[in-house]
Amino acid sequence: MNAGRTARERARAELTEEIKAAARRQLATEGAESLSLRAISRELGMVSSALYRYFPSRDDLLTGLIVDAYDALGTAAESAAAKDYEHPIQAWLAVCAALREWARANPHEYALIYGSPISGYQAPQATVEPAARTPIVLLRIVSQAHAEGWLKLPGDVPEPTGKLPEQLDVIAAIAPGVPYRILLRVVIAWTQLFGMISFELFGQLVGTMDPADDFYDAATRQMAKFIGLS
Amino acid sequence: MNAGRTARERARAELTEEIKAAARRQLATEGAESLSLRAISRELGMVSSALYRYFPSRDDLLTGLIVDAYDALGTAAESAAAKDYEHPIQAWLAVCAALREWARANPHEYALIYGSPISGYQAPQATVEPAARTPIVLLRIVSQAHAEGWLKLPGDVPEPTGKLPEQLDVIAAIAPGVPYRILLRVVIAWTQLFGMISFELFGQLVGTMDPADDFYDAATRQMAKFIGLS
DNA sequence: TCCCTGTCAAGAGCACTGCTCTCGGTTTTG
DNA sequence: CAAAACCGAGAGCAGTGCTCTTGACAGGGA
Repeated sequence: MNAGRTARERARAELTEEIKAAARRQLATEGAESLSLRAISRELGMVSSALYRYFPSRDDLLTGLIVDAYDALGTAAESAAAKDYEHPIQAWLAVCAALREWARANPHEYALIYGSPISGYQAPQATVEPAARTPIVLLRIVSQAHAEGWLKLPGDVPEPTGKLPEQLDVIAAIAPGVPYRILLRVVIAWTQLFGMISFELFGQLVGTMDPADDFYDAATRQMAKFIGLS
Repeated sequence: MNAGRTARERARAELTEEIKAAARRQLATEGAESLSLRAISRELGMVSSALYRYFPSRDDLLTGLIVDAYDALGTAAESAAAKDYEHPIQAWLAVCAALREWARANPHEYALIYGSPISGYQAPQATVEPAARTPIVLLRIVSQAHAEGWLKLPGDVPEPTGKLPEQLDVIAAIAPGVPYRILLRVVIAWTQLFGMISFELFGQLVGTMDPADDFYDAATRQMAKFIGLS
């Protein structure tokens, strides 16, 4: 894809990637808020001001890293869901496991996207599409399970009321045909899933459920059942 | 309690509180990582170096703020649970609502304790006891509901296996007598609760479940039923 | 009462940060 | 081939956390 480019354009694309790579390397050891443009430029053997030709500000660099992190997480989820499974619950559990594994392997990048928002940093529109990839994977599993008749929910699960039906329309567009009672539960399971990952990574489970392997397995199984997968 | 103190000690305690108050004020407008000792000292009309007599480092100030935030959240939960309710499910819902309200009223302080950990900052032992207050409130409600015979769980809820029973011992010490099947579900509900709050505060719900009032209400009700409160 | 010890605010200074601007040199384009 | 766009280097600004020294003050013991 670099075919028709001029030498300058290719060099620019390469250097942009090198900068992000160095930033990711620095991110892995330090935190997100101690990410220093000067340190990156030092590692790359260039002057700090030259770096501003590629990223107009520190926030723009962060945006690039955030988009990459969302994409990496989304790819991890998609490739876990792409395999063949006998039962959709296996696909659900595999995606949940893949999400946790990625988060544990890249804790600082996870914190970048699911941790506290950076002060003064407003997530640009470019991040919402990559961010949606992961929940879409989960919804696809539910949607397909519903189409194949795998979803069973007890009769006493209440129907969403108030503004919920309207809000769930957005999600129903991704998983067409799935009853709103189930969609609501999928959103609940989604928040549980990432709450659990965040708690493990951010040290909230230390002293009780840490290490969290068994807890994670049990919780994802119960939440799978919660949304009707059994 | 300031009775037997000398004038110097009283002045020191007062200034320590004033510094934390100014820091909280600054925290409310800016984020956590842009909390500046020099800005605080400027607001207090003193020189930045004088501030180090009260807090040896920026991290020590943060620790003070973190402890205060945990305490404030714990107090909010405890006072919500202290009222009289006809049914324990009302206590559960009231505490959940109080937690969300506090988080929405103090988003940056919430991010300080439940967001991404500060880089290079290791939570000192002084934070674990205030941090435990909130989950203890939730467990007390479940424990009391169990003692009064309100807890009912379907028979097909699996018994915790692996390392889970051993890990749940710590929690069982707070809620004695409650079956481990329920305790595990309480922990799951706990992670769901804070996952939901974090998602709302950190902007992950924008585009779907935002505003989250109805979603929060429905989710807390379903999770209450999930742990056996009905 | 005096004095000495511990505490205090102030100031200068170090190393670091993000960011801006200007200056030449190179590359691409018309 | 010239003009325009782009590039890295360097200096510099305002801000940061933190350290060290200096001089003033208060409190308890002689």
